[in-house]
Amino acid sequence: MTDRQDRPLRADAARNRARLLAAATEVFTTRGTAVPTEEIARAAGVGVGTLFRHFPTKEALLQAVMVGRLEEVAARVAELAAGQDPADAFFGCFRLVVESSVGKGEFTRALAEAGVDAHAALHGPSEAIRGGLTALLESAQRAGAVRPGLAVPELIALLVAAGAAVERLGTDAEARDRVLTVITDGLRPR
Amino acid sequence: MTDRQDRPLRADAARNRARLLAAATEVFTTRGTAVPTEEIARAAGVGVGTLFRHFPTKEALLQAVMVGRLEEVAARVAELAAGQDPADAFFGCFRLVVESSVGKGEFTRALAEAGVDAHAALHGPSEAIRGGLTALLESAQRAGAVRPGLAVPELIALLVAAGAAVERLGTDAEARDRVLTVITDGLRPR
Amino acid sequence: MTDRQDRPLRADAARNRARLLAAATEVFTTRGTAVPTEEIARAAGVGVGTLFRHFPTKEALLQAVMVGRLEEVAARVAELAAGQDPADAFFGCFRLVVESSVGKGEFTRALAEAGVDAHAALHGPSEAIRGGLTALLESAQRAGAVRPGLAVPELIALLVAAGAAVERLGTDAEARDRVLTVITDGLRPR
Amino acid sequence: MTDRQDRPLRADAARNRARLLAAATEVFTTRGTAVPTEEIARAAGVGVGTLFRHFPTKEALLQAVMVGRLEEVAARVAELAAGQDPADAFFGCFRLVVESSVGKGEFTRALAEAGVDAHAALHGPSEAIRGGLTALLESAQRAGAVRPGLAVPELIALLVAAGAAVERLGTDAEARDRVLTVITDGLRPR
DNA sequence: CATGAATGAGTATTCATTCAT
DNA sequence: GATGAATGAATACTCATTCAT
Repeated sequence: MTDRQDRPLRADAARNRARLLAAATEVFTTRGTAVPTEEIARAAGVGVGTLFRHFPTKEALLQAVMVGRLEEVAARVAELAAGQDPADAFFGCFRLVVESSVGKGEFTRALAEAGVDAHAALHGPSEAIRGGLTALLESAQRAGAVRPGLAVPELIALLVAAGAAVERLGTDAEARDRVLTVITDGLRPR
Repeated sequence: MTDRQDRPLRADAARNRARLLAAATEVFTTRGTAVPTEEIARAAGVGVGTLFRHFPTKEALLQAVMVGRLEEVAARVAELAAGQDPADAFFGCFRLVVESSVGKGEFTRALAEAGVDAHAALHGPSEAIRGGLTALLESAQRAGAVRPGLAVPELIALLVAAGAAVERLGTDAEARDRVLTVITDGLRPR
Repeated sequence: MTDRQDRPLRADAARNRARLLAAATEVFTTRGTAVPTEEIARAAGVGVGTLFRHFPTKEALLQAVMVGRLEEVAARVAELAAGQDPADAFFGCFRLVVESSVGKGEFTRALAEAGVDAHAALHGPSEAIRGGLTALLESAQRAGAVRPGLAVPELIALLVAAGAAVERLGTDAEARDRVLTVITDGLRPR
Repeated sequence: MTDRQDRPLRADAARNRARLLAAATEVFTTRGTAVPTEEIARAAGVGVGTLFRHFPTKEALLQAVMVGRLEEVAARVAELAAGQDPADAFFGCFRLVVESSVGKGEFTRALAEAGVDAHAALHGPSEAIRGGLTALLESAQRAGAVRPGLAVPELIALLVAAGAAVERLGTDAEARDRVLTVITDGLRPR
């Protein structure tokens, strides 16, 4: 299911692919999507040709980047969901997802689309995240730690929101904390 | 700099400027900033040349659009600030600003920058909004309706956040309301 | 019917369009279709942007060139068809069309397609040529100057053929004449 | 140049070479010269690297294809030249060469160049064809079956011409026959 | 002043050819 | 020898901005 059907990929090819992905992630998230492909290739230390061999389209590269990020988040959500206390799990996860999207610019958009699945490629990871969040949310609600009536779409919207807010505040850790506290307190009953 | 450079502007010139602004607002907010200038000109019923006579740069046009929006918001904030009950004024304003940024896409970004003033041109209106918000926030805090310790930057971050969240939820008015409630409840003390 | 609906076209624009067409005709026919658009623009003394403003696609430019050539030929065919002696008209036309396609490379292909109408844009001129040739052929056949049983498609094939042959022989005028004589003699009865 | 550079070629290498030639012939004649080398390699079931080991250049591959075709034709011409009746031999050969170039596209161009020898590599087979045609033509002229005054270059031009014409007419066998008759009749004296 | 034609730097993508595996 | 990944020059086309009409 996770196993790549498409040939094991030669050692150097795999390394280039990884470099490309890393460079693209870095570049896209710090400087936006408008950066020329050539620059991404240079940042990865390969030629443009190589970039296009691995990702047939700039768009495809962008998607690959998003998938990577979403998978990371999904993994962490799953991990936390496995923890004991429902409340801790839920709020820990909330903060974690938000923090992990800081400085990610376009990424937030992708997370947002986890609720919509704009691109087919994002389907898998989105599904995983949605699943994980659903579990966390419901058990936290059952435990009385989160106000009832909220569903996953709203939760995702709030994650996006918090991400945007936190990103706004840049390096001021205290302000970020205050903002997160406002939102998480708002999630609690009453 | 002292010389009133900007002559009263001939009637038709003023009308073209207005049309351009309207068209640009419409186009930028619905289709993003990537739309070619030519298309904006066409939407306004003028030639590109005219567009560039009124706004020396695409960027300048974008800024003018943002300024317009910010001024609108500033006006409404001021209006509400004049109302009686501090709590009502504050929360009413919060919801109003958020709702007014729905479907505005790039606009939220500009509002966000009211806290930073990336572009000099936005300074005036930003200042106005910031002033209004400061007044509202402080009196609401004095009235015990909003938790202390929060300052304007965090408030703006939360406005941006709420805007993003609300935009995410699209037409589902109930979900939008639940999300706003989470945030406004979180703003209250305790 | 011939009248351009699309605005009279400003003087300089018209001149550039003409230059572009001339340059493209020259370049395409002497060096093939693979020549970069940029070079054509340079040859015409304009920027690439101008080229693409007038012809949205390289393909479109090529078509315009072909249309131009076909129209020329159509005009001459019509002219000759108006002459007196059917035999003279027919054979004169044959030689004329052949000679006019010498060194035209891709052009022959277009003429060939007058029988097929690959591109809609070529339809008009193709039709005109086909019409003219039909008239010439039929009256020459009625006059007993051309063997019966031949129809326009075969005639076009023979024109293409003769064009290819003549082009092959390059500058040797005598050889060209011998080849044309073989074909025109072959067209006569018996 | 004296040293037999080309070792006997290992069995599998020879097979790959043959496959490449076959695939290239097929691909070039049906889809033109613009097809990427990679696709040809794939069609031959080998990697690009192998293609370039056997043919240092795409151009070289194309030439090899043409040489192959020309050799075929040369062989058939020689065969026919050995037949009895000069007239039958000549006209049979004419039709044969023409028919053999149908649907060959670029091939005709190569045949055409047999009269010019643009590429050194084509020299050998071209020479063979030219030799055969010369013999056929001269004996047919001596037998009074072909008009005097025609030389091999014109004959080749006519072959090319007929090839082009016949190709134009596609599947309509009757039209093709009429066109060939026009040309062969034209070749006869008077 | 308005217009829209001209400009050309900028960008994604392809493809012949080389070279590490 | 065979493979296919890497390379980067080359190319069609776009779009902000300028300027002749």
